[in-house]
Amino acid sequence: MDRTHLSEEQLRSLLREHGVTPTAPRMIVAANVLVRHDHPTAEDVLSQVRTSEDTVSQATVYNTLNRLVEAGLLRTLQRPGDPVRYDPNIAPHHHFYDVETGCIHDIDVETVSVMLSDDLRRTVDVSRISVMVEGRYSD
Amino acid sequence: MDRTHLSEEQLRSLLREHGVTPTAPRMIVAANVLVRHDHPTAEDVLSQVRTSEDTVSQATVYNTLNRLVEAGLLRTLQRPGDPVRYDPNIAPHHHFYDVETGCIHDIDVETVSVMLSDDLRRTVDVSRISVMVEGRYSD
DNA sequence: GTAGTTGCAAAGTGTTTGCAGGCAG
DNA sequence: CTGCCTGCAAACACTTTGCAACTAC
Repeated sequence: MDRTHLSEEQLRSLLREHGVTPTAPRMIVAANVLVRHDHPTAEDVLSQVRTSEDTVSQATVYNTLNRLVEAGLLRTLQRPGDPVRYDPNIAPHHHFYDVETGCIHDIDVETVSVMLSDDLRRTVDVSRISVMVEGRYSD
Repeated sequence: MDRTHLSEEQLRSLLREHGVTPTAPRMIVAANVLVRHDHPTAEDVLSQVRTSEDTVSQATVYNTLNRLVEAGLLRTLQRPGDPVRYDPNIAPHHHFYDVETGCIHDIDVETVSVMLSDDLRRTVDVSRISVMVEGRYSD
């Protein structure tokens, strides 16, 4: 689900396929957020967007991000006390929180195996499992 | 780590042991939050506290909750867009988010087994792993 | 026209803080 | 006294919203 090399065409189709009319401001926001490999806040996206020649208002950045979440093109993530972060990786994966830098990195889904007890699996219909690993790089 | 039946004495000692001077307002907040099995917001605690005869100000509720977190007597938890929730269960455990009610329930640590790849275990010092299971009760 | 979109500014929500007064040792 | 604690109200950070103007069909 790497979107690093999306052309404008492809981005436009992607939005349309997900029911989001690709207006100019939305294209700018989408181009800035969907292509990332980190987990930017709305503020991060906003300041990134301001570097483009045709800028986008704060309201539209927030509205577009919410729209992309509803459309299933982004996920949200929030650590207590922090602002919401947007995760352009919508494939199943987990997260590593680096306590030294405060950064969150993706962890491949095969890197972590999760097993639920038979009892839990009997009583609930699981729709998602997300794992947050916290720690520091040991070097 | 069930604190449902803590006496006032015991609560007082618990705070002192954790470096929190047990003042009257703090005792009220602590008695309301440490005894729970759910994951109240500051607002939840505040309204609960208001039912006691000697009430506590909003500022003191927030300050005390933060103090209890620093002291290691509470943990925090936040779902994107929601206010921070306080978790009085400081033993290792996981969480189940019931998408139908919006409630978060504790999952016993033995109910979920998590294994990290050798590669990950070599590169990071893991200090905590938290699992969020999302779904609905299947009945 | 009609329906959807934008930007501005104002409002809203959740949380923290400055400060004057109070209390315990 | 001294240092910590409290409550009030103001400030703050983040996010949403009301609305008038605009755009595409």
